[in-house]
Amino acid sequence: MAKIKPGKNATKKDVITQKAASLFKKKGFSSSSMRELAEAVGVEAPSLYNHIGSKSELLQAICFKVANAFTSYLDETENTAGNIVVKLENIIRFHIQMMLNNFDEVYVANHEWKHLREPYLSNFLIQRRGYEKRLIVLMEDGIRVKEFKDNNPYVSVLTILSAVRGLEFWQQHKKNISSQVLEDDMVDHLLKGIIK
Amino acid sequence: MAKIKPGKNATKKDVITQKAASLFKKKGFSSSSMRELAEAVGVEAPSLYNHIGSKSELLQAICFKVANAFTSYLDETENTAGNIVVKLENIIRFHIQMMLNNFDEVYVANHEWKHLREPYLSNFLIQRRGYEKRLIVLMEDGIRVKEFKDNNPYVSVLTILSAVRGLEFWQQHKKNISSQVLEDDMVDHLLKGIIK
DNA sequence: TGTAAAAACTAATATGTGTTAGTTTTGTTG
DNA sequence: CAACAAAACTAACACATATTAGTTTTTACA
Repeated sequence: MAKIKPGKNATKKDVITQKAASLFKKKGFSSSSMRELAEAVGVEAPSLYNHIGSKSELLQAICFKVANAFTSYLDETENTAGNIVVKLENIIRFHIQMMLNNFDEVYVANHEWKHLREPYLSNFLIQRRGYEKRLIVLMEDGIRVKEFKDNNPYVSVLTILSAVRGLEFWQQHKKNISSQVLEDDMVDHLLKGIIK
Repeated sequence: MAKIKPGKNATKKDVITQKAASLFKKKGFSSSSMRELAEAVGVEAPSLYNHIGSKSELLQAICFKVANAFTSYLDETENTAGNIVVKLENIIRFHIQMMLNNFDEVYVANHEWKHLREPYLSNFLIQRRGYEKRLIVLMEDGIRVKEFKDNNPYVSVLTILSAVRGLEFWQQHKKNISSQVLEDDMVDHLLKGIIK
């Protein structure tokens, strides 16, 4: 009987959660069965319950890990002195890097949060709304000090967040474009546009 | 027994498909049951099968209706004489209007295509990839004639498509921002950036 | 109004679901 | 090596699923 082999610094629960993220990304939360997850882990389905509480708990772990990562980075950035354009640029770069380095989890958090149960669903949405609000305030500050044009700040934030989210479609093209070009060109596009 | 009441110019199948789009958007394809759909339609579940072939067929209808709408508009636009910037701007505006006027269906096509069955899944992906390719060619043309900066064209197309897709998050804010401001500011952002 | 087609219904099937109970195997530590 | 805890296993439950079969009701038209 193959036992779950956690790597360094990873509990068995972590291994299961990571495999769950990969599976949920591929098939969606509802279409993923615990039997499939068990197979990916190398174990029978009921054995998973020695390590986790429920299928739903896996989704919670994934979604809040991602949400907390973004919130933490924003905390840091806000407490930094300096130019607002640079702050925004750093946030955009952080989003891009999260998409590239933690693809499965970010994808699941973006697509499958809908299947969270209460009260986690509400908490997740509140946290995300709060995050957006803080970005909007940042935009408003930038407009006030004339670093940004006075476009509607909500539209700007929505455009930026959506654009970086779209990197989920970029996976197939990794070979043709370096991630540095991707990051730099997207930042440039979102800040300065594409018209010559 | 309540019968399905199709409006003018809509078969019963159309009514079911529209209700399906709404349900699939709200709960996801896999989490939506035919019993729920039947309830939304006002009928028992097996009765649906007098009008449709299968649950999967509903998803196919939704996804390809959306895909074909975008493809058709691109066909028209390509055959238009004129400035490439204007062509791109019109395409962006069309995407935005599709998101605003056909929200359920576009949302489902964007989020639930993964659950299409073969060969529809492959066909859908081929069609989408083809659409992207044509936009990239448009960008390349624009760069060649110096209308656009020479950013990586794939990154630009990805950024634009992703940004407009993100309008799915805009639903709650309809009251605060008019759709004209939204459309104009997003187009401005994607073409000219936000830096003053 | 009588009749055929359309579309609803009820009943049932076969399968898949997350999860629990109870048991056996494995790993670790004295 | 004995013994205890961790974690695997098999069996099973209770329920939900899409769909089919067969029947009854409704609708439309001559």
